[in-house]
Amino acid sequence: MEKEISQAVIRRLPRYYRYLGDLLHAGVERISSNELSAKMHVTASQIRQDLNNFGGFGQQGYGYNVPYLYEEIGKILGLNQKHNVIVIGVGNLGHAIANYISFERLSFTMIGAFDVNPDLKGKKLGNVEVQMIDEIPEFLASHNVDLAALTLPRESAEAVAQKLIAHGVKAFWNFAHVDLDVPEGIVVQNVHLSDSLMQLSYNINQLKD
Amino acid sequence: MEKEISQAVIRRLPRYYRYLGDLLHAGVERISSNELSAKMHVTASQIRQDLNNFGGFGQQGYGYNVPYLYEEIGKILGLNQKHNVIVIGVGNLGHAIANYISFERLSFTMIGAFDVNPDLKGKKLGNVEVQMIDEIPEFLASHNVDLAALTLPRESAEAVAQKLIAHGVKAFWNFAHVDLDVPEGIVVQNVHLSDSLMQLSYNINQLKD
DNA sequence: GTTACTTTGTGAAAGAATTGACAAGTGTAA
DNA sequence: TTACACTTGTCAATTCTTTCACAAAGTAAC
Repeated sequence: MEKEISQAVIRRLPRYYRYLGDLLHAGVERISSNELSAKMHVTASQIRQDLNNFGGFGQQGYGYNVPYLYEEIGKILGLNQKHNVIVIGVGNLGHAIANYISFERLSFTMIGAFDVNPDLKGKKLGNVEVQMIDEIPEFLASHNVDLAALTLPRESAEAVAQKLIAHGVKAFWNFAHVDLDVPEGIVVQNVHLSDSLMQLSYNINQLKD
Repeated sequence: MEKEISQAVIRRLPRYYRYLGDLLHAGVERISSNELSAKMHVTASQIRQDLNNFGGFGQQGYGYNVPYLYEEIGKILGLNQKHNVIVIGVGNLGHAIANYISFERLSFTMIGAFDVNPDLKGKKLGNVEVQMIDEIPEFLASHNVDLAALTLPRESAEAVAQKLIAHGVKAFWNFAHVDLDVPEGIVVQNVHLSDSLMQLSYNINQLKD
């Protein structure tokens, strides 16, 4: 690879993608970094700088072609590639995430769901049947799983993650309130709702000063 | 206020709080920035620098007293103050969030839930009854609401948020895939799951290089 | 009490991210 | 065809964040 691109940049790409999707939907053909800047409340300079990490998508005197740029950012984000997901933990949040993955026209497909609760066994989550956690190894032996969404209590998250890693899962979308301890080469994207809520709490309190 | 503290620092506080909570639970009395550093995989220097934004909580030659520091960070985050929350949008995610708010021993209490779907009217979410969105103004007139969790489709999020702002709501936990356009003095904490998933998608793709 | 060790708080240095500025193209209209 | 306005890509300047390094102050053991 040429040059490591910072996560700060990657974090902003989905947002560009979202705005470009809206423009595309609205039938807008072209946009300048300046116009986009005004809409998104970021500097035009940052937009150009960010995009340039991946090559020159624009044209001087014209700006950016919306459908083209949308497509290209999609490719950068890997949205043109299919990924199989399993959901571990079929509580409220598991339902929400399963539903979310299926609903959004994204490149992810839920192919399995697991829980420890025997009462849930065989129940449907989307169009897959819930299986027991101890059936995971067997499942992984016969299915290609690119991502595991962990929507389970923090107590069990680490152990389950280690088991999944041992069976070849390389990426995690972690909703458990714990930081997974993973070796090099494993990707973890945390969504710590409690952290988010605490940050919000702090900011609410600042309002009063 | 003395000095503006950067959000980069605030984002890390909940994580410190989490680790200190674990230590507290484990009966650990004292910890040095070095030990904590090893556990959390951040530099000891950053820990000390971060904490020092809020005052000196430690003691040379000793380190930090765990129960005391835990307590203090809690105060900084405003976790000692009660906040009333309403949830707008009673889908899967709304359920998860409502459940989450009630379950975690945090300083937030759900006092209302709203949806557009008449079928949900009167149904229970936690221990409140679901009301219709157009009953919000009335509700806000008689209740003190500190925070609205927006777990509704992106199409309706902006309009609902504006209505809530007009009726005095000052803080939002926004799960809708849209950036709310709010005036000065309104706090928005976004949880953009689609953005998170796209960032993850990018990082999964990098694994192959 | 003294000595050796530990550890914080903090100013300064280094590193990263963002913003500014402009040369070099491109579109547009006469 | 020309002149003018616009806009990118990019280097440089600035700002923000993280890390380093160490004096000052404490602990702990004898």
